[in-house]
Amino acid sequence: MASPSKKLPASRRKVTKEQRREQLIKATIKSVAKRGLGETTMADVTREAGLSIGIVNLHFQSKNKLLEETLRFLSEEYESACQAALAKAGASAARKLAALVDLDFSPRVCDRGKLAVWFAYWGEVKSRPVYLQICADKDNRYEEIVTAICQELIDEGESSGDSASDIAAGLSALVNGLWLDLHMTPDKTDRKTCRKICMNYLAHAFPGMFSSA
Amino acid sequence: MASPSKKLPASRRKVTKEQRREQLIKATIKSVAKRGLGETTMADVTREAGLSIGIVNLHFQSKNKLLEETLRFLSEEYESACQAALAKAGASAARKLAALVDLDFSPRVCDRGKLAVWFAYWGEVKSRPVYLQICADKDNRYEEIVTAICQELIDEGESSGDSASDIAAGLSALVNGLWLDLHMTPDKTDRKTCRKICMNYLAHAFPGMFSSA
Amino acid sequence: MASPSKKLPASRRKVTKEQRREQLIKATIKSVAKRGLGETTMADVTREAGLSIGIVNLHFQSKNKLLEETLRFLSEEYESACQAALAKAGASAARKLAALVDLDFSPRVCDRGKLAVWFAYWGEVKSRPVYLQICADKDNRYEEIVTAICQELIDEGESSGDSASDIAAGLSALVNGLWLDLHMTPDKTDRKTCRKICMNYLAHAFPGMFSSA
Amino acid sequence: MASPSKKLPASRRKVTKEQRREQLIKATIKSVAKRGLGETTMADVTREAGLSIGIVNLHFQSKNKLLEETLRFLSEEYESACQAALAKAGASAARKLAALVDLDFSPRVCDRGKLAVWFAYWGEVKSRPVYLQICADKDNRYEEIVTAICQELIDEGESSGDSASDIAAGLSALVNGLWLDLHMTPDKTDRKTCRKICMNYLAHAFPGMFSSA
DNA sequence: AATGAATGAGGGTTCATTCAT
DNA sequence: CATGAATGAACCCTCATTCAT
Repeated sequence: MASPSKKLPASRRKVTKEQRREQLIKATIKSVAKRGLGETTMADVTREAGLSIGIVNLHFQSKNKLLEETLRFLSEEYESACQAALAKAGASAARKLAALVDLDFSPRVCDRGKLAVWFAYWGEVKSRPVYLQICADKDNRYEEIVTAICQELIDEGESSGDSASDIAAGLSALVNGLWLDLHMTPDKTDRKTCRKICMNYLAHAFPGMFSSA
Repeated sequence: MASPSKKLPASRRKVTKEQRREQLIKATIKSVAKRGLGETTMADVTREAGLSIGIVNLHFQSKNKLLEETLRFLSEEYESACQAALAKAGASAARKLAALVDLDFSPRVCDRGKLAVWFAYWGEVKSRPVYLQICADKDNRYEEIVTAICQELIDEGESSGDSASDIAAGLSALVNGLWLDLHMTPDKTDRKTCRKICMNYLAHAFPGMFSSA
Repeated sequence: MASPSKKLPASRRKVTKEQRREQLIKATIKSVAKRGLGETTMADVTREAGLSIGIVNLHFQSKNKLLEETLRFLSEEYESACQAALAKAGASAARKLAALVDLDFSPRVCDRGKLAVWFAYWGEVKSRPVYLQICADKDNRYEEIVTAICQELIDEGESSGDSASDIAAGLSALVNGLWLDLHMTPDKTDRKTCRKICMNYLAHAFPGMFSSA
Repeated sequence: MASPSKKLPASRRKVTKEQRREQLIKATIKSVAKRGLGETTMADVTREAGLSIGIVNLHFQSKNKLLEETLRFLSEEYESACQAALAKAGASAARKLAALVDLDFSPRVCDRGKLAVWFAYWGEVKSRPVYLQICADKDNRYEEIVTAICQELIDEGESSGDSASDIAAGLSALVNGLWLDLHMTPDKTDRKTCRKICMNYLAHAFPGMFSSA
């Protein structure tokens, strides 16, 4: 039988269930960024959140579920940011692509911690089908959107001749590859250069539509 | 009377120390590909190698060392392949770049297992400085080579105007990003398309020097 | 304007303290029957009772106390049933014994669930002196009663020669042993046969006083 | 990653695998006798055995498996003892039954610890089908043997009229019920009396064949 | 050089208990 | 009275490491 607890905690019932979940997910992100997926323990996460160890099982059923929900959270957060960026960009296809590139290298989206977390999950997609599913779904939606915008541009005028889907796949790959550089050699790589490389790519793919800035 | 042969030597000393190390490293690669870095146990590795669990400590000092040596092995293997590809490509800068792209999407280099291993390690570089060092060193050497070749091409004739280092960084990122696609959605992505996207990229970066095939 | 009733009282204070206790005890019995003593959690019990988890501490001080009270309840319930059966049996000693045997194999007393609970507690008497006390007290009272009735029968007429206390101990053991059969192999054992075996035993112990029906 | 161990143990590789298993099973019996099934922890068992905690997983896969194997061990031990007793008893059916009764109340078979363990398992058969299986199998074999012997006696001469199977079931129940008495009130009950009660039972079931000693 | 039984720190998880609401 | 979110000790289990053979 489990023994009783003695100390009274600081934060009893001050927040909603949903807020607790998010608190734990954010603590997970921090911890994974710091220690990696495999080295992150429940104790790390709950300490980071300033809560007790038992809380994870209360809000998520297990460590795996927490990790899964964290990835889902990250994925949804990214997609929301995309939607917001697209909405703000207006109707111009060129502007929309530029907005996405800007977003991808904005501090909010690609700080060192977040990138580390993404790569941590990507490193496990082969052995964890759930991660794969979540990541692949997100990627598919992203590429659909980008492909559609590229098609708009192609329809608008002369293009380089590459197909919309190839251009989109290339752009997406370029972003992810540059993220890897930022992840691995943050001192050698800067976000501005990354953005420039992407814009160059777009400028070549859609000659005359982007100024190589 | 009993025969004097107490124990038959079995498989004692049939291989050199170096061969054993490689045997274990290859087993590690297989296991990491299958299970991921965090889920791979020493028992997995030694079972995969058909050896006993005690052997790892004999040839490597610890699991961490084995994992580190495995990454080093992978890195060196890749660089050797690059050198070989470059040697075979001859003196033409354009041919050398094409050879590298070909290599990157050749079955030998980018089968599902190997990619999974690379991403597994990349997922841990933030929390394991040793991995970061090995990966960053390899990347730096690679980008230096590619940048030099790009510079050759720029010197040879008219270019798109982008700097050699940007083009090289872009190509490297493109390859890695496409690897991510192959890693995550191997059914949606094929190596041929990846190669084409890279060649398109090069064709735009060095107009007139590459045929968009 | 908002109505003054802020919160409707729901099921507040619809039952007495005593009724709540019994509600919880009955839920405990059900849960122990289903899951065993060790696997029964407070959550199981309160869910079974349709109440919140905090309620146990309110009415019992702890899980152990609840378990103890449950055993006491069971014990008292059994003894009440005995008294009732004896009262209904009238003055005849033979009839009284038969009534006890009937009771012991009546559906009310020996359904699968109840038996499982008894055996669950018996399995822990060695490590829980409180359980032992409660069970032993009940057994002692039972054997005193049965011994007295057996003595009546011996005094009434010719007996087999065995002492009243031995016959009583034997009957009690026989009943408990047959309960074990019903507990373990309910498909192979039926209550009717159990009753017959007991009546045979009595018929032999008091020849001529019981018909072997 | 697990950390290394520092202390060197006393007993490295001094016994066979089978001996270790038995050592652990015996430690389990002791611990269950002392603490009960639910309160017995792996730490208890291994401490009792003078070994480390990890050893259980090495020889059994889990606590449940260990507990299961322990029950199996107990069951087989009992059946072996029965066979031995029967063999020593010779051809006489009456002697064989007496030998079984003697065995059941011999110190080797019914010491307090062993009884506690049996009851601990019986208390869980409802919630652990494996336990039920093992116990039921043992009981079935036992009753078959006893029924056969009873039939021999009936065939040999005049009986009380009860069927062999009823007599066997009664004897078995009597023994188990008396074990319960010994389990619960070892101070009030002695093995000699138990044996006498059983022999009385047999004497009545087979009049003239047993002397009520 | 090679084996694998043994170790034990450390992990995830469970659950009786507490207490603000 | 009643609730159920929160706590944390204690459990079972894993697995890198050790070392007698």
